[in-house]
Amino acid sequence: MSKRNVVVGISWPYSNSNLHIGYIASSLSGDILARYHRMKGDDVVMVSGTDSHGTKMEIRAKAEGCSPKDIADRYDQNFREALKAFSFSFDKYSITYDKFHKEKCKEFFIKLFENGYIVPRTEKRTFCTTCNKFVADTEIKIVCPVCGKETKADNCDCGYVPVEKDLEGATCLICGHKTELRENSILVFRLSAFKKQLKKLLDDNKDIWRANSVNETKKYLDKLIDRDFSRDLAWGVEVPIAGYEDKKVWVWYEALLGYITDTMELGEEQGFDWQRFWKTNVEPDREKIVYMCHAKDNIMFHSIMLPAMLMGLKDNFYTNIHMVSAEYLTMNDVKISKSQGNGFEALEMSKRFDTDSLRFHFALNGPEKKDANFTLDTYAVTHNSDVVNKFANLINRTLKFKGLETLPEGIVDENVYNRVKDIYNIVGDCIEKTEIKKATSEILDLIMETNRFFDDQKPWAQFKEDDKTSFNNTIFTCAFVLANLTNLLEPIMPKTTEKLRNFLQIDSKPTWELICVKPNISLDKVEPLFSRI
RNA sequence: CGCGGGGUAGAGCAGCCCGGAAGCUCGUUGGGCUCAUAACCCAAAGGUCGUGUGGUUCAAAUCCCACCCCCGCAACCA
Repeated sequence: MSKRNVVVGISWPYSNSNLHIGYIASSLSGDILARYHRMKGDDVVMVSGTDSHGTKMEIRAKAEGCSPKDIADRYDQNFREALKAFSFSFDKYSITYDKFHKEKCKEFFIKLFENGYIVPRTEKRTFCTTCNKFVADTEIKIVCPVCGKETKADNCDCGYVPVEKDLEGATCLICGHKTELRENSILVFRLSAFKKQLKKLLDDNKDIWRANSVNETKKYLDKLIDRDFSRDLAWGVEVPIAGYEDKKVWVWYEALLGYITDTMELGEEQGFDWQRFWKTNVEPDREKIVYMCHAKDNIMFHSIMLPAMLMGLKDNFYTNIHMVSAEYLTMNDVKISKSQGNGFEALEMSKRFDTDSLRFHFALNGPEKKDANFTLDTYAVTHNSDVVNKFANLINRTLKFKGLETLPEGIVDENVYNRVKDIYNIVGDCIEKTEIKKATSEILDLIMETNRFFDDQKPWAQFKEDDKTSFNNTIFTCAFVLANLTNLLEPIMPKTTEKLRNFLQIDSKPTWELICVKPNISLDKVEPLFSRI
């Protein structure tokens, strides 16, 4: 198969709290896709970064008496450590206050303005006369006209979403004084202009998108409205249009373009043309894939906003985004003890448990099509039963067979051989359809089948009966499966497969194709890979 | 009547698009094995598939309708 140009974009975590294990669960599919495509020989860029701007950052900085950047840096460090601990194989992980990113975002903004897709408009906005500035809905409180309770103005717990007239006479949360509605100059992105193109995009892709993406996108397409791309903030990417110098761009505008700016910067660093991955007219004969991995609350931004922005640039951008939208990882047990701080921060989890085994758990039990509840008990079951008892035990009973010092030479069982040969396509198809859960389950099936094969052959009896040939064939066949598991499991459990490759003295890089195992290698390095919890 | 995802043995899930004898893992019970981290293998028990004495059909977990519950969205939180 010919090489493909693959972008894996993972949603940008927001820098106002430590990275949560749920982020790992919903983003893992991205790392699996990237690793798989690299093994297939495709050119891959896997990108993301820390989303560091926005209203919340300013509010927090004020509350904590530091700069928004201080807060961003604090969490950015946490994100990087956690993502590294979980073996996320980013080609580029940046941060949105980075100069390169800001400059490119401004260039794109000007382009959209020149193309007539960003236009000036005047609208009434909440103005605090005491603070002397326009304030965001989340910075003011109102009395909800539906339930009668006091609430922040962006939305009420009762479900009501306030409209403009409800904001009349709202109270500023910063200074406590009344606000008023004032005319404000804003810059609007004409999202509604892309309705037809976005509908076609959905039509073209609805068979491979997950159901939640398709339906959620449909909902917005029916009534697309233009969006305010400017914000009255001090912290962010400056609006590069004359007359709007005191404003910043909407965080989503620039965070979404981060996928592009990351690729551009990576291209400069590594000396390749970033357009290979994003432009239809560059390497047009190569298939392109752009995966966007995120949780369900992010759907419309990736399926509508980003493609619309790329279309608006009118520069041959590839917009056939492959939506990989996860549901939510919930933690019922955790909500109870949240006030005491819970142990479900990603970095903390990485220190308490084996990260490969957690990756395996999320690949098998993650929120792929519906919310998944995470508890330590259910994780312990996956770890002890699937990872240790089934997989690690297969390694040990094969490679640490009593008295075995070197791997005997034998003939691989024909049925096992064919099964292993076929499973590459089966698992590969699942991964390319972003059915990670099914892919993982297929691999687990192979492991269980191999344990069954082992039992059926009874190598302990073959060994005693001095049926050396049969014994050698049995062990060699199982070792052959293990060797191929170092490939098949590489996208899911990269640290473990590296250790197993080491045991089997496999020197070549992992590839998505059948490999053989070397006979007569020493087995004295083999040791247990996991401990039970 | 706002929109979307979900509700399947004690637990966690698959099956639903495209209707055709309810599957998988864990747990439980019984048996086997002794290579392996008390791991592995075989077998059994366990479900009116959220509710409906609702519709379509020869046939419904699957299609249609009504209702209930959990989660998300609802465009200035990101």
